[in-house]
Amino acid sequence: MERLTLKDVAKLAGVAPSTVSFVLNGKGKQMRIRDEVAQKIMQVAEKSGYEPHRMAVNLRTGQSKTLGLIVESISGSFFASLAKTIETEAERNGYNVVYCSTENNAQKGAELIKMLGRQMVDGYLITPAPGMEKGVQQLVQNQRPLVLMDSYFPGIKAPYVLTNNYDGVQQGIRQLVKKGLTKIAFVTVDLDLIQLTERQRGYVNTLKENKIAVKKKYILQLKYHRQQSDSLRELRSFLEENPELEAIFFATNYLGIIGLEAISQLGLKMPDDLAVMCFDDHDIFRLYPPGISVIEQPIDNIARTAIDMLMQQLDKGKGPLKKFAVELPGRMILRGST
Amino acid sequence: MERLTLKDVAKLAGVAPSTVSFVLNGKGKQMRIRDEVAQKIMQVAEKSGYEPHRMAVNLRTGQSKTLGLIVESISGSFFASLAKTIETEAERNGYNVVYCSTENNAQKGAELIKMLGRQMVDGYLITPAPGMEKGVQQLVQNQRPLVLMDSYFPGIKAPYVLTNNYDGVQQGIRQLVKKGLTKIAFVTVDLDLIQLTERQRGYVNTLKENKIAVKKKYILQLKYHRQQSDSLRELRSFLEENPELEAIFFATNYLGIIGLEAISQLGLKMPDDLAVMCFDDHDIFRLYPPGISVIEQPIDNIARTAIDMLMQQLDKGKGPLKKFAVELPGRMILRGST
DNA sequence: TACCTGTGCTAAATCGATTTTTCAAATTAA
DNA sequence: TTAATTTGAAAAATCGATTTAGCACAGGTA
Repeated sequence: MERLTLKDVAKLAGVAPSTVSFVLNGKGKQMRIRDEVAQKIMQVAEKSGYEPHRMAVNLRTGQSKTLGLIVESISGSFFASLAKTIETEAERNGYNVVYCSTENNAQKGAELIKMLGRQMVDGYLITPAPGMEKGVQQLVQNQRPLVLMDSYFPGIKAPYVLTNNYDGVQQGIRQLVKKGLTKIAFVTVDLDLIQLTERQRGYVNTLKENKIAVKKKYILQLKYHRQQSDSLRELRSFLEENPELEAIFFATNYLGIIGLEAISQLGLKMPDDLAVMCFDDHDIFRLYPPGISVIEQPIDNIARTAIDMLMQQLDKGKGPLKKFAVELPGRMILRGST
Repeated sequence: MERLTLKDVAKLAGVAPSTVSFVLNGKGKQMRIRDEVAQKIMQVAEKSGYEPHRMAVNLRTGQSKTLGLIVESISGSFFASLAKTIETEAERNGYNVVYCSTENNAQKGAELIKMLGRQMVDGYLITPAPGMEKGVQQLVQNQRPLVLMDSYFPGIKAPYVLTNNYDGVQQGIRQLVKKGLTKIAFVTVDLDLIQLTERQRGYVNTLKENKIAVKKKYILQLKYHRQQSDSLRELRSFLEENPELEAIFFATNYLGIIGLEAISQLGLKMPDDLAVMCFDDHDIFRLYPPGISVIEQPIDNIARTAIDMLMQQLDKGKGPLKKFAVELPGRMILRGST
């Protein structure tokens, strides 16, 4: 059960290794190999079950045909939705994917990028997190194929594709306002990421647009580096201190889930005591009674677009990217909570 | 920004490439390289930031230092819990991991195994699903390092590690019985997988052990290849047709989640109208009021054990596996639903 | 007849490492 | 003093492919 090599196939077909290589790589015509010989080679390769040795090909061609996908958490729902599409799309293009997660460890982000470099991935798909600026910056400088997803670093000229966060929140807040609600809280987290500031901007401006005063005390910024139980407690206090609140908008599904727990613990009924809306859908929001309204991110579309943009960069001939920054609209899904 | 090669380092240090290789691979003593020279080489390598070319190393050594992890669904909760541990444990051993999912496509399972073979993974971690028998059989025959997780194929002599399914269900049913419940339903799915039959065996035997009659009509076997909405409907009918039921045990979390929807639609209150317990925990079960009691699988432990067993196989010298089949106990988590 | 030209393929170089072999110089043994 | 051994490192082979250069041979041309 020894591995079959190109040489073996050549011997079986009675030709030189190079001839086999030409034929199997579709360069038979170009190298003026007779159809007769080409046929024979194809046949032998087929029936012997020959598979080229990936590492050898990689070494010679300098291409690993592998993409690196870096996400924050491999067990998060964003990754779960993303990975499948990324994988199938990559495969369609003849690439496979290695996944890495920073697991909320700022330092690890930088290491990962080096790690992937050492492993020779041909391109990077990255969801930016704090601490990865330098690494990303370096990739850009070295002109490595790269697409950021879900966020980007202002000031670093890397292609990105993400949800139109501002517009998404606007859709949501407008809906709440349309229902006659004006006392609307916004819960976010103290991370310096563009998608969060955009979401907050959406909240603030949409309130203004509707002539609703923006109260600072209605904006709760939870600490990211905290036990979940602490955040839960803080959220509960926030709700208790502002009993007049009619609605609450969570900037991420992670926050929304904590929110559900807090709301449940306080015995509040949705939507009558409190209307709830959340950015980014999650299985739980579909099931949790009475169903939580959300702004759904077009994750599938993000994945496909990202792969497209990456493939464009990998096709050396194609020149610079047509679209550098892509923003895709989110979709509001209304459920019982509003 | 050209890649630094071993040769470059050799030139910089004023020695031959082979010498550099020996030193950097810790074979300096063995090859009697003078400490002085070794020091110099180390220094040059360090400060030049040299990183060996993975593909070249792989080609020469025949080891890719990569493991293949095949799961049913990359967006499932089982994978989510598994992946992180697998990845960190693998990394600790100097391996990285490529993930693949069969996405419930029986045929794809077989292809995947070939695909990974072509990519030259050094070992396989597989959660068996229908349709993969042949592929796994082949790996065993070719003596490829392999560990099955979560299930196994009776008749195929491959190492595996999984939850003690029988015992887990037993814990759960005993708890229900202790609460004085006797009319207990068991919902499973029509897949021919050992973990499901084991769970069912646990249900049947534990009832018998408590002198409770096992009624066939209390066992519902849903069709796997069905729309979720169809399963939901069937489950609803089942509950309506057996209104006397006091408790229901779901064999998988996937089933349990559908169950929650059915129970909610019928307006049943847990645990008074119906006590609910489910095999395999899930985020939703923690949050969904009043909290769903579950038998939690020791996924972390499964992952660690699996990697251990795989590493043992990869250490050629070590001989055959000490433990071939490992069963780890599940843990019952009681919540409001019972 | 001698000289190109095109055809059809083979030989050899290459990718970047590891590993085996070789070899001069220093040391020891006879 | 000469042969045998040890030391320290370089040279060369190798992994399995791709790719460039080269080489017979047939046919056409001057």
